[in-house]
Amino acid sequence: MGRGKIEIKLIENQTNRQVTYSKRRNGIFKKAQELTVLCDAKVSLIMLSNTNKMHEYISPTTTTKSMYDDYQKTMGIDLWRTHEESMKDTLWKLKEINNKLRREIRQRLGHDLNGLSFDELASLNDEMQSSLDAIRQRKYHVIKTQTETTKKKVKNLEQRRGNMLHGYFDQEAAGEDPQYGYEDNEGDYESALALSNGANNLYTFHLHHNSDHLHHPNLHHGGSSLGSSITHLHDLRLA
Amino acid sequence: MGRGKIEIKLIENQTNRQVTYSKRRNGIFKKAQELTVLCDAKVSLIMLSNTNKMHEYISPTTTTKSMYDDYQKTMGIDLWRTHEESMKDTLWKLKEINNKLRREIRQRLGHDLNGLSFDELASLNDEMQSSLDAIRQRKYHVIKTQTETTKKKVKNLEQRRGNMLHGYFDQEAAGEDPQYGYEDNEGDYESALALSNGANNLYTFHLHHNSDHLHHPNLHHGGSSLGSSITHLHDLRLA
DNA sequence: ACCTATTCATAATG
DNA sequence: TCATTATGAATAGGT
Repeated sequence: MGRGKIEIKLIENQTNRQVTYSKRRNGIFKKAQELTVLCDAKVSLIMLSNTNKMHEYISPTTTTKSMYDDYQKTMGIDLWRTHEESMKDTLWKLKEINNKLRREIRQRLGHDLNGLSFDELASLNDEMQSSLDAIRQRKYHVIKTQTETTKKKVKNLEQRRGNMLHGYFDQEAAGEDPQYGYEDNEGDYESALALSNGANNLYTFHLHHNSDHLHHPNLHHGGSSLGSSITHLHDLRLA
Repeated sequence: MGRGKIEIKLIENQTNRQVTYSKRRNGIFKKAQELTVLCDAKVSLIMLSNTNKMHEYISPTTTTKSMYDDYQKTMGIDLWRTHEESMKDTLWKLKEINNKLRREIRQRLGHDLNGLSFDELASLNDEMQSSLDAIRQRKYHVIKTQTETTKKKVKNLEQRRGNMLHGYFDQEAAGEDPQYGYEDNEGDYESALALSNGANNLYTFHLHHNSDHLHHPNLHHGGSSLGSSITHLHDLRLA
């Protein structure tokens, strides 16, 4: 089709080759388009010229990605389909783990206890009791350390003030402010503790519906789950 | 090019459409092949018929995967790269959430308390105390219910036995087994509780190194995390 | 599946 | 790169 028959072999002349490429490329595209319309087919056509220019045709009823996904599905089990699948699996497992962790926390908050047997409840009880002891101990340690640090600071400041007074007003300093002197305040942290107990809501937990925006394409799972959050770990769930 | 001109619109007749698809498909394949030879081009051509049959042409000098990889590289940063990337992001977020949930649990177990301020410790303490109350209450409820159920069953059996004795040995039954009669055992669950406290390890938590087999390709994160598991939720981490 | 009249793509040329 | 046109390839419809 043309002024003469041509042999199907590489066109040596660079220019002719380029021209032929252009013409025939458009011809193929046109035919691809006609095919999609006439036969309700889907075509994905990618062409790369010898000058590394790329052109593509894709049927309007689909996308290149979709075509390629179909291709992979059809043409063998995998390629890197497997990779994506295993990623989905991992994702799904992580979601399940998350739910279980949340359930565990909820139980530690005293909710959702209905599913637990007496023995389980008793163990949980014991364990929480000893955990509570550890936390209480730590709390006392912190306030004690803090109190002692404050006391030291005060003592230090007092000493410096005393030195100043001593240096500048040798006589007058003698009878001043005995309450800033050394004094055993060992019990202080108890009252500090009482004050701060219930003073803040850092550990307030909120209950939410799990809106579950993250769907697994194959395995759907119903049910809602509740999440808990510490203020400094705001909203652990995915939005 | 045929016995008559045809309009480019869907061929309604199913058979004709199928025939035309076949003919034109081969025509396009032939032209694709000619193009690769004449112009030293690379072509990837995937076609999906109306009836979901797939056919492809690929230039002998390349592969379909390679063509689509090139396509992606050329046609912008992404395509379904975005899909994979967003999946990775999601995966990464889920991992972080997991770690935070585990940290929360560890703190509720009395570990890893060093990062918490006194106020946080105090709140945690309070909260756990009230959770513990709830659990204890539930525990008592369970054992109480259980005890009462048992008692009712015993009573029921006794009654039936009594009826039997009454029916068959009218006289002899009179002085038998007074300890199975009505009797207030309200305190029983206290001792049952004492017995079962510490009797099992259902709520024993184990500490593990997070072997972290799940890697994020781009964002690596160091550090190990500890996991806790309830026996009926064995090994929440990914292996 | 084959045939063939006809249409269409395109090689060569300007 | 664009337009023209002679040529032959592709194919619609019929068998």
